[in-house]
Amino acid sequence: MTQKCLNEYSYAKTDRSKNMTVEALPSMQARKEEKRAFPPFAPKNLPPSYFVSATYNGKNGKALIKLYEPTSGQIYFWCDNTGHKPYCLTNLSPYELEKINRLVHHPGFDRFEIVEKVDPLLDRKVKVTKVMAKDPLAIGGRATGCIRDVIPEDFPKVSKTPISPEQIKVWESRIKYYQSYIYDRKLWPGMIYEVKNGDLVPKSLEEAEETTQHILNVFENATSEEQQYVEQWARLLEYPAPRFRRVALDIEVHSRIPKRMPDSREAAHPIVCVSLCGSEGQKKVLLLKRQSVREGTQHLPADVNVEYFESEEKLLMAVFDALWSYPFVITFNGDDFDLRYLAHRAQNFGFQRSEIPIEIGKRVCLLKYGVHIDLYKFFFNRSIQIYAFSNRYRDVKLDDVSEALTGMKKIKLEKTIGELTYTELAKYCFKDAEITLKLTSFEDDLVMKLILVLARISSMPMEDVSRQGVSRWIRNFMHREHPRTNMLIPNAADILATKGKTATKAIIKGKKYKGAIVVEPVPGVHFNVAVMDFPSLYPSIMKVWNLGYQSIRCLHPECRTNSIPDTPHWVCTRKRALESLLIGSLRDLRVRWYKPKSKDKALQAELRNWYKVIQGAIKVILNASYGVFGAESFDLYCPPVAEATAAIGRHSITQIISKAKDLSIQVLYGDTDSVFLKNPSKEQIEELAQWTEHELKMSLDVDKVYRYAVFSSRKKNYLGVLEDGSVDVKGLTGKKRHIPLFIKKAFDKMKERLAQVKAPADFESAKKDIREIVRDCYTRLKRRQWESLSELAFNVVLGAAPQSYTKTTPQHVKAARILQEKGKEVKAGDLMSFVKVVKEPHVKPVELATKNEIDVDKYVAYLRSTFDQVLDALGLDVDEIIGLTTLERCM
DNA sequence: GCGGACTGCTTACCT
DNA sequence: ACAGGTAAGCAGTCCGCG
Repeated sequence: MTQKCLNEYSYAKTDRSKNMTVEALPSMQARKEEKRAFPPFAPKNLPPSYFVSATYNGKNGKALIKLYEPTSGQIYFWCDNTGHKPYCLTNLSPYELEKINRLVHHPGFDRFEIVEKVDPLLDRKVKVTKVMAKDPLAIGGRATGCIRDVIPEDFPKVSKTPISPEQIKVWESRIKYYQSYIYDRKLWPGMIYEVKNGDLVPKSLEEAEETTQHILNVFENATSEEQQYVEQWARLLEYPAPRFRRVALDIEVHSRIPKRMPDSREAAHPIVCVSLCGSEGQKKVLLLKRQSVREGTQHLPADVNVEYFESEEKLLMAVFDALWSYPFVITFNGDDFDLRYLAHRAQNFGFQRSEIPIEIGKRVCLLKYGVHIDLYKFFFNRSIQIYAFSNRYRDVKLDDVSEALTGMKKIKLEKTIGELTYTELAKYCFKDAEITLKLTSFEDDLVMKLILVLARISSMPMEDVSRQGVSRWIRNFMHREHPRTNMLIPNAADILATKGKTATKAIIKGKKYKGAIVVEPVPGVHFNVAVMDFPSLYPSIMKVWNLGYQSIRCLHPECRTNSIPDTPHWVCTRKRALESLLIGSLRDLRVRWYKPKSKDKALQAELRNWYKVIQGAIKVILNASYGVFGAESFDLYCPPVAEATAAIGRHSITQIISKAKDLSIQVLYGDTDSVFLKNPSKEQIEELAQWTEHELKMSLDVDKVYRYAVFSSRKKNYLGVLEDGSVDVKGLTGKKRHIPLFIKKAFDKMKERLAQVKAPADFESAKKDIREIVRDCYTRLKRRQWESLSELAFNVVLGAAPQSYTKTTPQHVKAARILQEKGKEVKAGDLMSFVKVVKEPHVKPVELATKNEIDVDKYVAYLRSTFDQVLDALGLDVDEIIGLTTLERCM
């Protein structure tokens, strides 16, 4: 694509009758030639474009789809032309509904229609009334008097026969309008469409279709029902991704009260700098001219274009030009800060609504033209953090995330924004925009592709999928399948009422049901340990056992004998559950196609990378697919499904362990879906795998082989050295991120030493070295020889605001309160760094402490317990190691 | 008044 | 706003102790 300058596109907007005009802007000349109409409706025929977003267009009362045309890098709007209307469904007849005055006289009411649907909880056809409305807010959304509330409220009053509100059902009244539009029209967000003669039609790509058919061949043994789902997923995942033309934006505000984040709803302080960093190399810094600010001596990269503005209004206009023209705008916390501030600031200046390219929501800020991705929301997502980026970043701050993922660091400021020279400010601000863009471009646009793939899987607009959690993604692809198969989307309360609660007792107080099994480890050092596990155990169980809210405790008497071990539940034998099919096919696709392809060296790097993105996205979904059924907030919440899944998991691993014993393989340890086998032969492994395949209908693979593993008697605590010398540390205190660096360093030294051990005989000299490491750490503590106090700091996250700890006052809260007294702002989520001191209350924030007040003995005790977890198994005694030193010192 | 046994709270981890 | 299970350290409580 050709280089595009920031202001290439504009829109025909109404000029404001202010003292300044749009023409006054220097970049206006370029824009005059090519003005785009706003709204940018798609022409009668539009070349292939990506469905990136959907919304409701209040102006014409229609669903609006945003299409991204990658060749021109522009967004086109397409409005529904099929007459689709917002609606809800109810079990009352039109005759009965006619009696409800507040319904039929509702200004938004349109008409009734009788439709036949399948009620998934009754498993039979039912006749329901579709109540259609002129706009989505009439169905629900307004505080009072909306259709979905009026029906159960008023009908009992007008009914001749007594009826309670509980007997009156309303379905699908809480589905967002554009989502039900997507489901009903069978549209696929993230996929490619054309506009032909004004109609939106899917674009078929030969290559992707061929691969889809090829994948289907891999699944030739699956049932035809399963194949349908495999095909649907494969097509969604095989279609290519476009290049995303985008700009990252960052603003700086000058407030007289430094330290404090300016309030983006008041927008009381001037915006002094805005940086824009585009994907095609555009680099721009917009600075506000202010009195007594010096130019400065810093220099920016030569390709950065710096522009000065006489007034903030002109600066805002220039920024808005970019927001009217870029199809994708990337921010870090733009929902709460940058875009919100820009919009409110413009309002304060008297800009008209139509001049502001930002739609201000309660929690989000969207764009009228393009798609706004707020990376803070995306990286904050726990599933993304843990499963897509394997916990590589800890704090969800621009600096932390970018350093961990891209190696780029923010510029450290020694002064406040107000004290910076123009060039210092520009350099600082531009760096943030550059980093923000980099977060979407590293590893071949990984993040953009991930969002696209998740949009396809979940049938959601890119804005929504990047902001919402995994349970919404899962809910939406499950919801999607209901209208597709003419089923009603059930209400959460009805699922709970018909399927009931759980029956097992959890080990942990306050939990709803019993979870997984953890096998008591065999303490000691073991050589040649094979770890076998079930790949995606819970999704496999859901597939093999046909689990879903519909199939669990179904109504058919003959299914009652098909019981689930260790529970009073049974599962349907007559009909496959949606969830079983959806999750099962997705799991199989990942295991049998995407995982191997993502490692296949025969593929081109680019394609292999695409497969990596896909298998990563599927992994995130699969990891949560069982848990959601046990989460009250999930719309298809069904505790017996979650309970049954866990119960079958326990049953499966228990059977494996007993089979291993039959084959005289010693099981050293196991957790949920894995067994650690001591020195098994190839034949033994093979037999166990075959038995599992045959008896449990699930695969059991060798996940890894440890040269040796070290177990203490604690569960979820071990250390294993792989054949290549890399070390797995699980659960040991030495790897926990809150412990002082001083102790962690010694632990890492020990880890390195253990990696060198190849055979049992090597342990003698390793043990000697480890004694030395521990002893050295101990004497340095005793002699107060540390590099800096921060090495001794414990780093603990404040889970809540300091005031809300009422039951106990943990040490990190004590430290937080000390800081608060000093006038420092401390919020939930902040990381507290504190050291242990002799005097009450025994803790001090690290920045306030001095060397001599450190309580060395507390640190020695910590050192002791940290090392004990490993040394215990090696036959070393920490007390003895430390004791020796004391003796030596006496001599 | 003080220390040990106990429970509960909190965080960080494992699957 | 995916789940339950485990470890560790500390805070707070109860009880015995001439």
